[in-house]
Parts: sequence; C-alpha cells; structure tokens
Amino acid sequence: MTPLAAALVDWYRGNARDLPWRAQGFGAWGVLVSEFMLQQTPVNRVIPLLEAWLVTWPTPTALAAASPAEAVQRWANLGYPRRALWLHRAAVEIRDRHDGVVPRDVDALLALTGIGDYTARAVAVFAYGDRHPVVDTNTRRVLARAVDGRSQPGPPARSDLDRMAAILPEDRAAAATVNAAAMELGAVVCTARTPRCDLCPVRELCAWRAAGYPDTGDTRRRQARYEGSDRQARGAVLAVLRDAAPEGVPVDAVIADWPDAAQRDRAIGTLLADGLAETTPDGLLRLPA
DNA sequence: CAATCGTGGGA
DNA sequence: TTCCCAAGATT
Repeated sequence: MTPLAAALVDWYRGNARDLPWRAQGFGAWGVLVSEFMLQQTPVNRVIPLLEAWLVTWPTPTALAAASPAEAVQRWANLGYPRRALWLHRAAVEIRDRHDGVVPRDVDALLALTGIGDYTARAVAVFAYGDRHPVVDTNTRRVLARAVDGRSQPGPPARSDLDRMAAILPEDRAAAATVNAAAMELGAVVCTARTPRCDLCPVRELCAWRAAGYPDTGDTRRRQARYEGSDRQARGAVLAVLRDAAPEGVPVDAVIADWPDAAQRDRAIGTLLADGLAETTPDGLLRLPA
C-alpha cells in the first residue's frame, strides 16, 4: 500500500463518523438513496429525510409503485428536486430491468437515470464492496493538496479516476476503506476553507504543506447569485406545489405576487419542461402524478 | 464544455 | 451583509 493510502486507512479506523449508510446491512438501496440525496446536499440535512424515505419506500419496487409527485413531495427541502424525479425513474428502471435489485455492475449503474461517475462507483464500492476508484469533490481536494501541492483542486476530469485507482490497494475491502477515508478526510479535516492541518494524519507527506501552503490560484467558478434568480423562482413555485393539495393550484394563483411576472412564467415553464410539474385540463398546476 | 439546477448554515 | 460551499448529473 502506498504511504498515503496506509495513513488514510489508519486514521479512518479511529475517526470515521458513525453515519447511517455505513452501518452493516444498510443495504444497496439505502446506499443508493443516500448517494442521490448527498449530491450537493450536506450530510446533516440528509440524515433525517433519508431515514424517513426508507421507512416509506424500503425497496426500489416500493418507490417505483409510488407517483413521481409523492417522491418530489417527500424530497421536501433537500434542494435540486430533479434528483427526486431521477431517483424515482431509477427505481422504475431497477424494477423493470433488474428485477428490483440494485445492480452491482458499474456500467449498469451508470445507465440508470441520475447516476454518474461518482454515484455509480460509490454504490458498487460501498454497497457491494467491489474495487473501483470513487472520486468526489473531497477526494479531489485531498489529492490536489497532498499529492499536487495545490490549494484547491482543478476542474473535475476523467483522469481523476485513474489517479485514485493508482493509490488503491489490491485487496477489495482495503480499497473500499481508502476510498471512504479520502472522502472523510476531505469532509472533516482537509476542508475547502480553513483546513485543520494541525490534526491531519497525512501532513508529514502532504505536498501542499511541504510547499508552505501556497495559494496556487485554483479558482472554481463562482455560483450565480441565488437571490432574484430563476432558481429561486422555481423553488418558490415548487414549495407551493409541495404544500398544496394533490389536485393542484390554479396556475394564475401560484406565487401570483412574485415581483417579476416574466420570471414567474419562465419558472413554471421550465418546471413543466423538466417534468417537475404538470397542468390539468381545468387549469391547475400540480406535481407530476 | 460551460451553464444550470435549491436550500440553508457558517465564516 | 454578502459570499462561500455542500458525497454531482445533465444538457
């Protein structure tokens, strides 16, 4: 094992957080749902909703039997509600193409709606114990600092997978631990802002530290302002639909007092196009039944 | 490939 | 207050 991998594993054994999806027997479906919810949403906000979700829909087939509306409604305020729609579609695909069993093969996972390079490998590794590189933003930051001596990672690249694969031990279980440990270190120690290098288990072999913590100028694209954005308008529309009766709300009554009428119409239009809302013959707007 | 897509908490 | 950022995926 490389020194970096060995140090990560040693640290992880004594410092891993006790997260629900790490429990023995949590199941591939639970892992898959957790990974969908964790896409861009913080751990602490995911946990309670994940547990409620799995009580209602303990299997892919159970979720597939529900309506998309129920899925989007139960997604509540996790954000990026398209993920709820995609998770529901993935459940239907699992029922129809995989006999209701979450696939283990990475290519089969990649073929499911809403699953990309990260989530496919996360499920194969953390749910099934197979040996693949799992690379998320935490891992990319750890590699950028410890190996490249940079202050922040560059843009995501397919080569990230090869770089991670290069430090994985041969043993499957050990490889899975290295994957989890790199993510965990990035999440709790090697954080984007104010990293806690004083208690970092790999500081002695960290290239960024050796270089004196230079600011290497890796600047990520700034997120667009949320206040006044189309996303805010979409969020407001969807919040109304989530809280409304299933039959829906008169289209003209939805956020009727929105400051920008054109933006309001645009928000409803794109939500319809995305399949996150639909209209009824009698002019109601509702979640997709 | 760069833009888009929610929501909330902390610096 | 404002800005940053959080286990990404899709088009």
